[in-house]
Amino acid sequence: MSRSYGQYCGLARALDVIGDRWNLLIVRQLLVAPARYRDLLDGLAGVATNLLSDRLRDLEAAGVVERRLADEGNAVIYALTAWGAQLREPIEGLIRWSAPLMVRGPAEDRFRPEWLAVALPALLGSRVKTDRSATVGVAIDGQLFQVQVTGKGLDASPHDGRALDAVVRAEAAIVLGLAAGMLDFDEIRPLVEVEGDETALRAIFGA
Amino acid sequence: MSRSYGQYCGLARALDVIGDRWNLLIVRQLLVAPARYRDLLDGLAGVATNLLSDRLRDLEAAGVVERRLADEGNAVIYALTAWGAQLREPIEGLIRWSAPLMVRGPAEDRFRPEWLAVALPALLGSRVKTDRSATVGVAIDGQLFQVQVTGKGLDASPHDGRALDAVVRAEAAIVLGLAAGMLDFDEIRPLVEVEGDETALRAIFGA
DNA sequence: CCGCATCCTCATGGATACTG
DNA sequence: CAGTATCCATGAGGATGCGG
Repeated sequence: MSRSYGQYCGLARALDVIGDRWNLLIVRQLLVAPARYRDLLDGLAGVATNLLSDRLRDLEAAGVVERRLADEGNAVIYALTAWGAQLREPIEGLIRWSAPLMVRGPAEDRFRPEWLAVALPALLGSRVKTDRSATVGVAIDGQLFQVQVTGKGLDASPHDGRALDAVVRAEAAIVLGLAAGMLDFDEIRPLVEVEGDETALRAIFGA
Repeated sequence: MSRSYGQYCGLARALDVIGDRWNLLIVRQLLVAPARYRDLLDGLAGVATNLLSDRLRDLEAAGVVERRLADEGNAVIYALTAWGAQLREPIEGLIRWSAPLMVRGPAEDRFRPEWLAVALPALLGSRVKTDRSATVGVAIDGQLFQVQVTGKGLDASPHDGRALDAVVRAEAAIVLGLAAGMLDFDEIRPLVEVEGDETALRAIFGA
């Protein structure tokens, strides 16, 4: 753990725990789903293995993360404690705050669809429930895409290789619209539906 | 600015801007009130002057902070931009999240009453308005204290030297009660009042 | 393979001195 | 007062080793 700020202030004490580099991104990853060490290395996209190891120890000692044993035996699963999961609220606030930073698109940055499992609920509120699974439909340039959001991640259709890029552009479009005030939550509603009711989806997609 | 995470994710991009050490505490300080360089050095309690200088430059370049010229002439005033001020929401979320970290009391940590101008509204919600000024009354060990919260900071009475320590213990007591589930917001209401109506205050303090 | 631990290099943070 | 400049300690990042 990095040096404490030494301030009797809620924000300072919070940052003493989750202010170190990578910590909040680890929490984000575990908000998608509990994960193994290798999943975190992949999902964090750039973290050094020694740092991940250190941070997991810190977060465990602080009571944010806990180790579990996988059902089958010897594999270790990292998961958020109840307290750690309560970081969803401030994290969602930061995601909403960052909307103006997203409008320029991905540029050179890496992208993982599972990140949308945290971002979409933050941006769209209760209209998307990722607790179970959800189907989000987004129209791009008149073409319609379905995105399956589950606890394990996110899958896009059609599966033709352009799908993943389409998801990236979908979030960019949504965030852009929100940030510029060009879109309202109510305007997005026709593009979003929860739990794929086939009839509802057909109506939404006009198919 | 520290190295970018290189992730097309709202949280990662937010942290690219405000994730560096001291950045969020600078924002906290400016949420209390716009301030001069010296005020920030004092209010941040421990920041190195070169770091403060660097961070202010970063935050200005990112559009979180802006420099203003004081009315009188050559003095520089640092203030949040409209976007920067929107960090109040996630910061308040972190303050609420940190409640379990506050229950052990100040220990060796420094304390500045002005920090309560951000923390109290976060913990007590709309019951305290720091936009203008507010009077918060807290009972400690049967003794009653009044805390004047204004845009410029916070002042405690009685002014007998024990007052400041009392404020510290007051927040500890409030936070402790909330965290342990021993206090409910409605239970705190009798101890809190907005805008000192003399009659109401006398009733509250039983004086 | 997974789950780390070690080693090394270099950027960043922290404390202090200094300047317009 | 409002910052710069300087020096040193620390932490990040990358490569690699290593036991299960």
